[in-house]
Amino acid sequence: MSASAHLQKAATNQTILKPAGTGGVRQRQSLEARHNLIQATIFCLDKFGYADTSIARIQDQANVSRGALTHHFPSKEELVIATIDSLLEKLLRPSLPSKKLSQTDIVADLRWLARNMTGTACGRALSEVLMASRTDKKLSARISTRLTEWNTKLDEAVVGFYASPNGDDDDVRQIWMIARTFMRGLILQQPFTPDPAQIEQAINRFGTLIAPYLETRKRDGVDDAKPL
Amino acid sequence: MSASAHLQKAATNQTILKPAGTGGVRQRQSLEARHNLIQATIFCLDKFGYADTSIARIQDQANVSRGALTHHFPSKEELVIATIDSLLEKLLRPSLPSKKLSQTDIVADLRWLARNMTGTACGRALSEVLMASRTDKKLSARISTRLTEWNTKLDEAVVGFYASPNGDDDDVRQIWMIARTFMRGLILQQPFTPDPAQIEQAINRFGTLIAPYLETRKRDGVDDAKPL
DNA sequence: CCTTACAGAACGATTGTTCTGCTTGTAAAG
DNA sequence: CTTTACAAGCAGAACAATCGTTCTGTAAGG
Repeated sequence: MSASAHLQKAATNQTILKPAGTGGVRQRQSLEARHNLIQATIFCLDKFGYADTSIARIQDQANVSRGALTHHFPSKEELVIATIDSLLEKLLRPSLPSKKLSQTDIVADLRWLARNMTGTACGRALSEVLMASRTDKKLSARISTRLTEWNTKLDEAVVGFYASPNGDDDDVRQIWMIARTFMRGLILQQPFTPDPAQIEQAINRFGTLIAPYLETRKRDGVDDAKPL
Repeated sequence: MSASAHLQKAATNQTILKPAGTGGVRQRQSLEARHNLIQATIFCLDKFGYADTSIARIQDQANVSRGALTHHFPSKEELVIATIDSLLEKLLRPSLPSKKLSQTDIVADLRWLARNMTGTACGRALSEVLMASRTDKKLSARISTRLTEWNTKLDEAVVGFYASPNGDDDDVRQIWMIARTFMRGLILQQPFTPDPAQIEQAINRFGTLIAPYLETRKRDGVDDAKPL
């Protein structure tokens, strides 16, 4: 099955088009293979969890040979780190280009945040890696810098969208940090609260808790993504 | 090393004392071995994470032979489930018998809650299992009932300690569920926010967010534990 | 021509489970 | 109280399966 898939993939290879002077055929295929492997890793992390995400499963999911995988990522750790980078970037620039921000409805923004962190494969995959990094010090050492930077970027973005009634930007940052923490906790709370409606109610209630301390700034750019 | 430890353990065996008609020597030793194995499992879950908690590591940590382990727990799943039961019971009846509740200080209670969920080996071990149960459906099926019941017990206990200003007990339950979710999220947020002071500030701020909607009931029993 | 990209076998280490003995507490029989 | 038989408790080897890594060989773009 695997071998035929490789042949099939080679058959669909089109050497004619060359997007815009972006490297040769080799480089393009290489990047594509890397992307497929990272996508497969995200899929496996979400579906099987960190403990059961093995190299065999990943290469199976990506329809890529063992040799190709080890060529692009010499160790599992490298693959995981590349996946984390991809996840952080993806979660920072979400795929909601057309959706306008709901001027005053904080709860709507919270729901969007919840969906991004617990309702998507990327969000859940990142949670798996975060949990694993708690005990895997080698992994933790390699991603901690990236994570704190990512968090800082989020803080900066948030104060661009929300303001505090008393002008304290730090409080805005802190409140949204609390919101993100709450959202992450939902993944661990779900086994206790299987009813989705109850989860949604909790999100709504949380929105009313923080609403008094946030007011939306007037938005200028329309095409601005919403990196919360 | 392992063999000598077993001999040493056998040497300290005292067949004279019999606590209070609690079974024979066999049963007592058996229960003790079970307890040791569960404790070792909690330790390994906390230190190595779910992915790297193997049977070999557990039996090594518990100073128990492989045969003894498989005798008490025929499969790894059985050991994990027994460990979860132990964790839930332990987190429901915490070891704070002498500490009186801080009548009005909700933040103090929150700090205590945070410590129980993220500051102890038991709390972190439970988080590891919760995360694993998300993808391990076999495990999830065997513990989901217990978890929801545990959650209900907590809800009932909470309304015994706190009341809503407008008399809505359900809102009290919901707010404390949000608080627990937030605390669980702290484990996943810590990689982003390495500074413990910032975490503590967030807990304090969260306390001010929920404080307006909670008021403490007058406590009657002094020796009441605080199962939040 | 030669370096990159890949296929796949082989590796030792470790996983969880099953199995065979040996020891020993315990309760019934004498 | 002594003896005996039996099952429970346990030690440790053996098991196939799977883990991540390393290696050799092949094809092809530059």
